[in-house]
Order: sequence, then C-alpha cells, then structure tokens
Amino acid sequence: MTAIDKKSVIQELERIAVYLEIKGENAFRVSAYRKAAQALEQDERSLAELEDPSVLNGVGKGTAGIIDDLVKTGSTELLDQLKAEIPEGLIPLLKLPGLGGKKIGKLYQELNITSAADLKKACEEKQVRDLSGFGAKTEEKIYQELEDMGKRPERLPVSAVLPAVADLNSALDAIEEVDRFELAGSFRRGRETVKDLDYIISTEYPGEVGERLLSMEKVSAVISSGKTKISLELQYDDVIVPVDFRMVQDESFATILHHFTGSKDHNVLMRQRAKNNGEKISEYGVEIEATGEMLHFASEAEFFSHFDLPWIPPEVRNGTTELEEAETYVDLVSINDIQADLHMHTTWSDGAQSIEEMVEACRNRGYSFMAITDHGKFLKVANGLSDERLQRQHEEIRQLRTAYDDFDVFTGIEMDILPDGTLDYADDVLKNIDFVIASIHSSFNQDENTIMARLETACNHPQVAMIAHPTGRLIEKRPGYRVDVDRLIQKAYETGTILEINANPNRLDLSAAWAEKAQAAGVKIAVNTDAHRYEMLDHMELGVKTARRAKLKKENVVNTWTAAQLKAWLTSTDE
DNA sequence: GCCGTTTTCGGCCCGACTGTTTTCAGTCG
Repeated sequence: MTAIDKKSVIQELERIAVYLEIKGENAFRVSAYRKAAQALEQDERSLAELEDPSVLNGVGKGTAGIIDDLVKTGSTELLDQLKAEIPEGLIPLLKLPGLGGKKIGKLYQELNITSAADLKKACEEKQVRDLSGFGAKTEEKIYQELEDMGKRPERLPVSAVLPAVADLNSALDAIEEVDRFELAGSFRRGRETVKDLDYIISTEYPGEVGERLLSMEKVSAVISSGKTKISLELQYDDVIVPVDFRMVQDESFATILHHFTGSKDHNVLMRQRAKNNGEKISEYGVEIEATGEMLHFASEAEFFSHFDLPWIPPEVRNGTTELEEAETYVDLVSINDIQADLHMHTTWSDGAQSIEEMVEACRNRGYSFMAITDHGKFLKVANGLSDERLQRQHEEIRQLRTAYDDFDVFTGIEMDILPDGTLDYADDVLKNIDFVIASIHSSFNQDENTIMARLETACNHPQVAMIAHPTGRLIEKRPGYRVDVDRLIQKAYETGTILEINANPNRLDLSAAWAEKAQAAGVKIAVNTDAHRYEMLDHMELGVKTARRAKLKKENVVNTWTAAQLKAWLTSTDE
C-alpha cells in the first residue's frame, strides 16, 4: 500500500513549487517541480504502474526520489524543511494580482508579514510603501485586492462570458480602424471555463482603437493600458469578465493568433522546435537567428507548415503530444460535418418555439435531419407529454415532414429514468418513436449503485437510443449524480447506446476527458444542443469544440451521419 | 531541478506593461 494517492503526490509537488517561489528560489528550479507535477498528471498510469517516475520527461533523479518518499511515507524532507521555514499563510498571497514570489518574500523578510491579515494591517499603517520596489500605488492596490479577495471566482464557466463575447464581437465589428480580429485564448481552445477573454486585433491605428475600447459601455475597470496591449474588466450584472486586447500590424496576425491561442505549454513546445531549427518564435513572426530576418505568415496553417506540421486544431493544443499526433487530426469532427441536432424542446413541453419553427431553424443551419425530443410526462414542471399528447405531437411531426423532400424530422422524446429505476413510458409507446433519449432529472443524491442501476436499465432497453447529459453536472455549480462513468461507457458499448455531449455551456456533459474515453471504448457519441429556444441552437459550436478536445473522429459522432445511416445503425443495435 | 544529434555546463519561450526607477525588476500571459 502507498501512503498517499497520486493526486496528493501531484499536489505536494505543486506545494513545493509554491514554497520555493516564495523563498525566492531560481525560477527554473520552481518550474521544474511544476513541470514534474504536470508530467505526472498527464501520464495515465497509476503510481503502482509507474515504477520509475524518472522515465517521464521533466522528472529527473531528484524529483523521482521525492515522489518515492511521498509515496512511501506521505512526506519528504524538502517539503518538511520548507514548511518549517515559510509560514503557510503566505501561500494564498500568491493569488493576488501583482504579487509574486519575490515581493512576498520581501514582505515576509522585511516586515515579518505571515498572513493576509498581517499584510492588510501593514498596508493600513503605510509600512509597505517604504520597501524598495514598492510604492504608495502598489500599497493601495494590494489593499484593494485584499478587500476583494475571494469575492470573485478564479475561472468563469463559458456560459458566463457569452454575453460579453457577443457584445465585444459587435463592438469590434463597428470600429472602422480594425482590419480584422479574433477571439483567441482558452475560449478558442474550447475549454469549459475561462479566466479571461483574449482578443487579437489587426490595425494600423492602435491608439484610436484603444480609445474606442476604453470607452465601451460595460467597462468597469482599466487594469492596464499601453500602446498595443489593453486589459479591461467588463461588468455584466454580478459577473466581472476580464478582457485582454492585443493590437498588431496585419503581417503579424497569424503568429499573434497562434501565440494568444496558446496553451502556454503548446507555445513552449513550438518554440523549442523553432530553436532546434535556429529560429525564434515571437508574437510578431519567426526570426531566423543567423540573419535576423523576420518571417511572416498569411495564416496559422502556413505558420505550422513552416515547421513541417499540418495545422493543429486549437482544441488539442495542450502542450502534450499534439506535435507528434498532428497527422492524426485530419478526420477530427468539425462544425461543418454536423448534419443534425438530436435533442431539443418545443412549446409542447418547456421550449419557446413551435415544432415548425425549430424545424425551419435547423434547416436554415444547413442540417439534413433533426429530432424533436420534448420532456416526458414525469417532468411535470416542464409540462412533460402525457401518452396522449405524445401521440398527437408525433402525428403532427409526421404530417410536417411530408412537406420536405430534403430534410427528415425524427419523432423523439427525452424520457426520464425515474427514481425507482423504471422508465417513463411503456414499451408499446416507445416502439413507435424514432429517437428515444433517456435521462436523469431527479433524485441526484442516490448512492452510486442505485444511479448505475437506473442508467443500466435505460441502456438495456432496445428502444433507448441515447443517454443525455450522462453525468448531470453543471459546470462550477453542481457535480452531478454519483455515476461510475467507466462502467456506463462499458455498458453503452455493450448495448449500442449513444452517449451525449450536451452542448449547453452550463453542462458540456460528457466532458472532453470522458468523451475521449468513450470513443476509445468504441462508444458512439452525439453532440446536441438541448435547445429550449432558437439561440440555443448556436451552442452546437461549443459542443463540437468539446468533441474536438476529446479528439473525436467524425465517424464516431452519429449526428455527422445521414438520417438513413443513423436509422440503420439504431435498428442494428436493437436487441 | 532538468536536459543533451553543439551533452555533464549553461541554458531553460518571449515580450508588454507597471511602478519603481532613472535603466530595470517583477509580474503576467
């Protein structure tokens, strides 16, 4: 038996890095521990399977020894020393913007500050401003940050920044001096939470563009404002959205887009590759070190091509294996492959539009088929369909679809799996429905076995085509019910049940990590919006980003298929 | 602390902005 689990080992390595940072240690030594923690995290193997950690890139003899200590005893000498030397209360101070290890070290050594409370007092007594490297302005800023500490979340769910994205896109569209712009950063990479929004802007007139940005309506604070870089905070009700803008000349657009798309670790990989070629990547281009010549690129594709790589999708730029795997991303699912949305609601239950309105909206998006899947009778709060209303609705759908020869509308239902594990409709009702979704909306607090029994009952039913939002989580709001996802994936594979990536930005459920595992196990995935009104159909893009993060191939995403292919597959998996 | 097809030392991705300085360190992404 080991003294601690893998997650704890990773945390302890990160803790060592933080302590060393405050101690003012060499920055490369600090980042070495961070890198080791990351290498451990990204390796699939358990501690037991990973006999010698130093085989990992970034873990050398020293850190391997520390890992070994942690595994065997739960502690290690270095960490014990650091704990004795540095007060634990200093660690949260690293989170304050503008305070890094060096400055915290100074506060500790010269003012004997050991906690947030000490620091606040020192600011009030105006002691901080007298330290070299600090000043009155810094002191005031620190004081304000301490006041605000803990008031705002570190990362925002994508759903929280969508209004800001919409506003910023139209604001930038309206600025004449902007030649083109793009939203980069973790939003472009399709992460489910973001720290800020990173906009890159091509312009010949950064001064004018900057002025316009600073005068935008929702600006609540200016964090920094230079010649080519501006950082703002926008306020939307109680949500504060930090935004960075970087302005460049158009010739540098591709390289700055790449740079600010990140991830940081991906950039490190690319820069290392460039260095091996005697070249240097910056935001502005690629410099040939021997001659000093600066190369520019018309597109990201050209930029990658310069390094003998195909264009690497932003969603997989994790700084892990994407350079080696670059050739395998050609058949990644993309938004243009999507033929259908298979989960949505209408006025028949809790949606805002009629069947016909939703059908028209989907046709206009260029889809070739869709499914109407209102809530079942169990969900009374959502005006779920009784047996009788269900029949009538499906009759209406069958009538409607005769009007189209180029578009198919599946009859469907989002049927609850009841708390007692039974299904909401009888077999003879289900057998006439084209696309039956099963999902859990109740009794989230049941134990794992009960939840799994519910999900397995649904998978086992020949008429159930798909499990919607399989874990029930809401990002940053609730964890979901107690589902053993590995077991669900296995069951879905055995029964030919599709698992959903629900594209709603509050859900993104399955997550990318689980969807990747599902694909590896041979499970088919559907990316659906679960739209309750027109605009929510737009969420497809976020769902597809999640699918791409999961490295899903087009062939494994059923709503890239034709209606006929999906129908044939559904029939073949009935048992 | 890690690493090596310039390999056991000397680098480690690169640049903008701020606040403090008066040429730059620290922080950040």
